[in-house]
Amino acid sequence: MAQAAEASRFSLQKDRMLRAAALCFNQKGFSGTSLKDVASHLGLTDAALYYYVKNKEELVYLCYLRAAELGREALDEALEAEGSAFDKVRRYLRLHSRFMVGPPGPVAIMSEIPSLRPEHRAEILSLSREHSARFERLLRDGIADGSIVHCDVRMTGNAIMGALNWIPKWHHGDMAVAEHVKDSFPDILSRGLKVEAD
Amino acid sequence: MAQAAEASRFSLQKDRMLRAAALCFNQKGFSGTSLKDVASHLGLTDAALYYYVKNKEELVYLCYLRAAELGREALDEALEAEGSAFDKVRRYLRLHSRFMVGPPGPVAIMSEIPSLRPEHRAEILSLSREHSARFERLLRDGIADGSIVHCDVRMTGNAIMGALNWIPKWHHGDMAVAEHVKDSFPDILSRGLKVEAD
DNA sequence: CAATAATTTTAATCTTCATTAAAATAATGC
DNA sequence: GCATTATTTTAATGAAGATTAAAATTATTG
Repeated sequence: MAQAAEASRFSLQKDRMLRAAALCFNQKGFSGTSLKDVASHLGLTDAALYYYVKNKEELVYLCYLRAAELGREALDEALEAEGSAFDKVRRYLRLHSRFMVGPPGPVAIMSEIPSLRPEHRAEILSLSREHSARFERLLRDGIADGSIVHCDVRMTGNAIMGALNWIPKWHHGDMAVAEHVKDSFPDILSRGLKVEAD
Repeated sequence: MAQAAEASRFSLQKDRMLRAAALCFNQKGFSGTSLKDVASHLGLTDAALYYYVKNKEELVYLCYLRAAELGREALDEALEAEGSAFDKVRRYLRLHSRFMVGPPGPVAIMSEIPSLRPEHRAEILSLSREHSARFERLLRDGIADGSIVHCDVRMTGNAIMGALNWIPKWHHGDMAVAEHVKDSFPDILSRGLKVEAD
């Protein structure tokens, strides 16, 4: 957490680097992108990246850390909102969708966990599990307060996260599509949770 | 289509190879898996794979072709079933979930489209688009016959495909979890589509 | 069993890429 | 302007891994 919070204090250049890296990783995967790819997005040489980062692995690690931070913030913000648990879920979906389609955006989440070094992998998985647990707790609250349909919170959480994580695949840089995704996903994903007012 | 249909006629060994390849690609991505990785699953040398396939790219291509074939079959079978469009969607979700968690399974869908050579990429994307179109048509039918909630069929299709495609990430070889996923996803994903009988 | 075809291996080759060290350039504070 | 610090480049190095060709092995069949 402490580390994630610090991510925002990176230098401007380092920030640009992480965005470029996330972009590449999303498009071509970890092993598929060379440091040259990332560097050329910044008008730099591959070797220059080593000024900011110890090695390639650390680059993905920082991307994940950033993604975890954004996810956590979205959930934090959603939980603070007024209303039923269902309303909070909806708010979270809106916030999450928004940063998933975000412009050259901060960082989108990719599926490169296996590429991480064991310690980093453990840390990221732990952050991810914590996030899931918080979300599942929210779902349970909703079932309790009657605003969310009775369901298997673990699996429902997985389904929703899956749909969200896949978002970067739908809009291939097309911002019009991205906007549309951002606007419609929250509805679609939450409709199945809503307890119909009879 | 003709090619996809032929996939079933591969030699036993070639079949095993494709399964092993799909497994590896799912775990470590295209560039992340070496031919050695795939070969060692079969007790072979990396060079031996070249007997079955022209190069590494063709390996992913064939995996995708297989996946497309399975997806199509699931949809075919679902469409033949009795009942409302909603029932057909549910049936499709069940079939699709099943093969997504399938044992060392035929092939699970990965996100390595960018790794394909242009011609192959075009072919696979076209198959994928065709599949989406058929699914969206089914959703529209459901809206028309009143069994499915009014919704943006494009985005709803994307959300559902995203959730399905992410399935291999949830169960890490753990078959108990896999079974559970298979059993609960259809419910979860279809609940949001159902028109409540009042 | 001999002959032919099917598989797999060994042993190169060649390219791509991460990584490093040393040198060059730009920025900044004094 | 000078000294120091920050940033980037050039030029190696080394390893990993795809690919190939030729040789060895195994299976099939007449």
